Formats: sequence, structure tokens, C-alpha cells
Amino acid sequence: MFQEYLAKNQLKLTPQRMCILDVFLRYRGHMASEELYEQVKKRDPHIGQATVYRTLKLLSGSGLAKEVHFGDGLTRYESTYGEEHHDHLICERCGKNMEVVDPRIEALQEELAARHGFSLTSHRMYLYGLCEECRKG
Amino acid sequence: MFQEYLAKNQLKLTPQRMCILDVFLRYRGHMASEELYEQVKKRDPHIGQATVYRTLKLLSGSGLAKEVHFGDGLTRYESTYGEEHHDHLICERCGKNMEVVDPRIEALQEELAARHGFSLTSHRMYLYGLCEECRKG
DNA sequence: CTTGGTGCAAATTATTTGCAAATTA
DNA sequence: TAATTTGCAAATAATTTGCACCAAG
Repeated sequence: MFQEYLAKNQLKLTPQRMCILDVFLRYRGHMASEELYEQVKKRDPHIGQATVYRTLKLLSGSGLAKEVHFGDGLTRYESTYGEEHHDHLICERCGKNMEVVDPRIEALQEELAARHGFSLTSHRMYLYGLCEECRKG
Repeated sequence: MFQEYLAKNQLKLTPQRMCILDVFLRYRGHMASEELYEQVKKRDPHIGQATVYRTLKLLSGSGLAKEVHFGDGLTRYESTYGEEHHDHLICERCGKNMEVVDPRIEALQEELAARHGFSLTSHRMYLYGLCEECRKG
């Protein structure tokens, strides 16, 4: 899948890219470039962070990863491989965050967009609140 | 309203803050610090950008402004004074963006959060797509 | 007159880029 | 072999901070 994308765009499959992709896919959750870089260095200490940044953009372009912005200055990426689309429910106190979907919301989003003449290509929805534990604590 | 907030937090009302607030409220749309700074300079050329950044954070803390992230690296702010909550519908080609709301979506968001034990405090929803003109052109 | 604010310039932070050497197709 | 990629370090871009001076309560 990544290989196809590379081939299609006359890009090359390098060991660095394979390593970064592999670490990225194995890791669960939303990772920022810096975190990914730390992990990657453990396997191949002389991969540079610029390569990680560059590869992350590639993955994003290929559709294997998706940018997510939680509001701190960081650009995070999440894998979309074998993953359904989802939105994010984030606890403002403890930072816990879960992936959620509601098909009824998805349908209404399409409708809402259509009502304004738009055809949707994607969306992001972030729900902020307090989780059960934090509400009690 | 801003004054109350300042007083409550033992902060001071300065001419710079008044000027920045005034420009901010007058301006329509979502403005980044840099843009606001440009406008503010026209009125009082020796206000520094640091003050604009600092004031924008204040406004955000006071509830008069709200951070918005469209996905380019910029932090934008929109006024919430006298404004209803809304979400954003953004054209990926021409950048046009409109404010939208759907009460049914809002209700379902609450429900979805509750189902996971969360109580919502806020949310952001960004719908990306192509507007009518861009779809034709 | 005390506490907080301002402007400036220097410092951070996250990310991008230039370039010579190395590598893939 | 030609074209792309890499790692490094230097360059940007957005935002923050330290500090001496100024001003609001």
C-alpha cells in the first residue's frame, strides 16, 4: 500500500522509510513527530528527525496516516490502516482521550454540508469535557 | 465584561488592552495574532506584538475570544461576544469558510459523550470539502 | 507606592530546508 | 547512471520570555 503509493509517485522505498512506517504502525495512539523519532532512534540510532518529519508527511499524503491537532502546538498523526474513521473525546482534566463515532452524526454532517452547497471530503470533530473519574475526583 | 474579568483576576485595564480588544471586536472573522497586530499598529504604532499575543491569551481566558485551528500552523481567534456557538465548514480549494450549526448534531454530541461517561464542556467540529463554485470550476 | 504591564530583543519550540554524500530503481 | 533520499546543521515561523522601565489601582 505504501509501496504502491511510492511507486506511483516515483518515490523510493528506503530502509529508513520502512523502519519509520513499521514503528508508526505498531504504535497505538496519536504520536507526534518527536515521539516517533525517539522510538525510531532505538532501532536505528542514526536516522535523523528531518527524515521522520519528511516520512510523516509522505504517510499523510499516501493516506496511511492522518494529521490530528489536539490544541497544544503539536502535530500528531494517527494510523488509518485498517482503522475506521473516528472522532475524539478528550478529558480536559486528565488528558485521557478516546476514539468515538456516531453514524447519525456522520449522516447529519453530510446533510448540513450539502445544505450549504458543499460536498464533504473529511471532517474532524473534537469533543472536550470531563470523564467520569475526573468529575468525581 | 472584559473589565470584570480583569478586576476579578487582579489584572489591569491598560490602553493597549482596550485598543487591542476594540480592534478585535470590530473585525469580522477569524484572525491570527499577526493580522491583529497589523491592524492594531495602525492605531497605535508602538504597541508590540508580544502585547498582542499576551492580550489574545487573556481574551481567550476571559471567554471573549476562542481559539480556532484550521490546520495551517496558525492559531486564530474568533470573537464570542454576542455570538452563538458554531462550527466550521471549510472549502479545501478556495479556503472559503462558513459558520454553521445543526442543533441535532449538538444534541447527539452530548448523547455520544454521555454514553462514554463524559460531560461535555465544549467541542470543535470542522467540516472540510468543496464548495459549489469549486466543484464546478 | 506596590503590583502588574509594556516594549524590545533574545530565547524557545516545532518544523523546514540547503547541500554534499549515499542509495535506490 | 540518473534521480531521489539522507543526515546534518543552519534557517524559518510562530510564539514565549527576561528584563528594565512605565503606569494603573
